Amino acid sequence: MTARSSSETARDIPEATVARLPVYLRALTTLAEGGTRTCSSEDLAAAAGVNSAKLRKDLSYLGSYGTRGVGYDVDYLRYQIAREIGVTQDWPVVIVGIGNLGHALANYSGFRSRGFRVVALLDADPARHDEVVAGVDVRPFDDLEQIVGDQSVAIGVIATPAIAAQDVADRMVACGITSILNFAPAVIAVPDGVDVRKVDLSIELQILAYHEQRKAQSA
Amino acid sequence: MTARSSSETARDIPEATVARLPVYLRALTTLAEGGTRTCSSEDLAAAAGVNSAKLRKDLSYLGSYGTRGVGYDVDYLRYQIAREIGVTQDWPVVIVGIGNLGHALANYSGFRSRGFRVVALLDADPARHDEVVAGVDVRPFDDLEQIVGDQSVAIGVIATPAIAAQDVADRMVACGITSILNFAPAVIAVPDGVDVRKVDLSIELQILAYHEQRKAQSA
DNA sequence: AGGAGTTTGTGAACGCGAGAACAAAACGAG
DNA sequence: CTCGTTTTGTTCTCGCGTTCACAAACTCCT
Ligand SMILES: NC(=O)c1ccc[n+]([C@@H]2O[C@H](COP(=O)([O-])OP(=O)(O)OC[C@H]3O[C@@H](n4cnc5c(N)ncnc54)[C@H](O)[C@@H]3O)[C@@H](O)[C@H]2O)c1
Ligand SMILES: NC(=O)c1ccc[n+]([C@@H]2O[C@H](COP(=O)([O-])OP(=O)(O)OC[C@H]3O[C@@H](n4cnc5c(N)ncnc54)[C@H](O)[C@@H]3O)[C@@H](O)[C@H]2O)c1
Repeated sequence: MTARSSSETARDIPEATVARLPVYLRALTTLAEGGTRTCSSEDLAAAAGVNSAKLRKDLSYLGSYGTRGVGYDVDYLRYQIAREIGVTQDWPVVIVGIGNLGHALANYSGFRSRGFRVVALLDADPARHDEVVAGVDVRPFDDLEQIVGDQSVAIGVIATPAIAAQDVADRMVACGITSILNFAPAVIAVPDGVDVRKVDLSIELQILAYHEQRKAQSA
Repeated sequence: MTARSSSETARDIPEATVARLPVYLRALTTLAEGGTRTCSSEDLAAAAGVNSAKLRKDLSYLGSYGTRGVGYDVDYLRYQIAREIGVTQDWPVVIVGIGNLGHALANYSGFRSRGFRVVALLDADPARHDEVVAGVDVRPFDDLEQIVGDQSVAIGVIATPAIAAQDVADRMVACGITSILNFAPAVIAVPDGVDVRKVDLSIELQILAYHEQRKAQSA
């Protein structure tokens, strides 16, 4: 707690836990907004929709931030998780492909409120270039290198058609982006050291359809 | 292959496999569009971005649809996966909350092309009710029960603010929807037998931020 | 027909994550 | 100060998913 020594937060947290920390963070924010100062693992687990044993184990990877017999201080734990995830700092983000989805993303307020700042909206179509979305103007895709270099952007969002996704990813990687969130329904290849996460809602719907079909079948 | 007996496709497929089947389906479609008639597990695995052993094991849960020494017939396998997932049939879908994101979803062509048909767009705000999006007109949220009942809708999409998500989900469940895709950043509770999948992009970004922070730390 | 080469389908080993269960620690009452 | 209560942090076990490795099966060529 005293010094930010190199090994203090360097424990490797299981990937499954990392994926849940943002959920806990949001649950804690909701609790804090409701005026709750302290909560037990049972309370927080219920708010986050998980098992309380799992929650405690997850939190134990960060350190011992609770008090036995009492619970967790909401604000303190919230800060600790935020610091561990890295959302106490500001992350510049570029969005490429300002079509239907790109517009929605650019207008999404949930970005900024969680430490992500949209520094540029890029599109290959010149017809888009006069537009201003959520206070940021749409610029040519070829400005990518300059913007990423000037502002040290590490995170890029792809919202182009699938056919363009690999090209966009290549350009992003080439100019230094090391984390990509891909909305295009395409598998993109990147070198080691670059993280890609994909959001594919037709896959989500198909998973639901599978289970739905099975429900109908067994009924 | 002859009769669709009750137990033929009733084997329970592991959840992790179910989540990958749509990826294989898309990879197969891409291969088919490129003129490929036959492919090996190695080819398909590369196109889907997975390990070939994993691919073969996944496919083995569906049955033996390949030929040793040859590979898989692209069209045949594509049909088998589509049938297993349930996308050979038509799934009516309602979308609730036609704001930024709801508009993008309504305009998304990837729905229909995969067997999902948007039968209604619902919003609580009367100011939205005159609008027509992608050929479907926005109707009052209170029409939910009637539409779901008339058209046997099993799948609902929530794109409202987080605060309204639980209420919308409750109403959906009450009128017979058993699968929900939730875009609102909120944990929603549903009874047993109802499937919920959530898509939360601020969580995705936070996961990327965590890894990004660690890269910066160790460098 | 037979053998060489290919590729599938699966058995087995391994590692990770989930959950139950409990000991250690804090707090309050008396 | 001591005891009982509450709740955390951790250990242990179990099951699932991933991956390796190989036998079975198919094709093609001679
Ligand atoms: N709309 C949705 O709700 C939705 C949902 C899920 C997935 N998606 C996927 O997200 C992507 C975008 O969807 P959309 O509906 O916004 O499509 P869209 O066609 O409306 O927008 C795509 C935008 O990308 C731009 N673009 C094309 N090639 C580019 C390139 N090489 N570099 C930069 N910009 C380029 C186009 O000019 C266009 O503005 C698609 O891959 C789609 O499959 C969309
Ligand atoms: N815009 C994005 O890119 C984005 C990204 C990720 C998540 N989200 C989430 O998706 C949800 C929608 O985002 P948005 O940007 O479209 O918001 P929005 O405010 O533009 O749209 C919300 C819509 O829901 C309607 N609504 C509100 N309460 C309702 C109710 N009880 N019943 C029916 N309709 C109701 C509103 O009238 C409005 O039209 C939010 O929860 C947001 O956090 C949005």
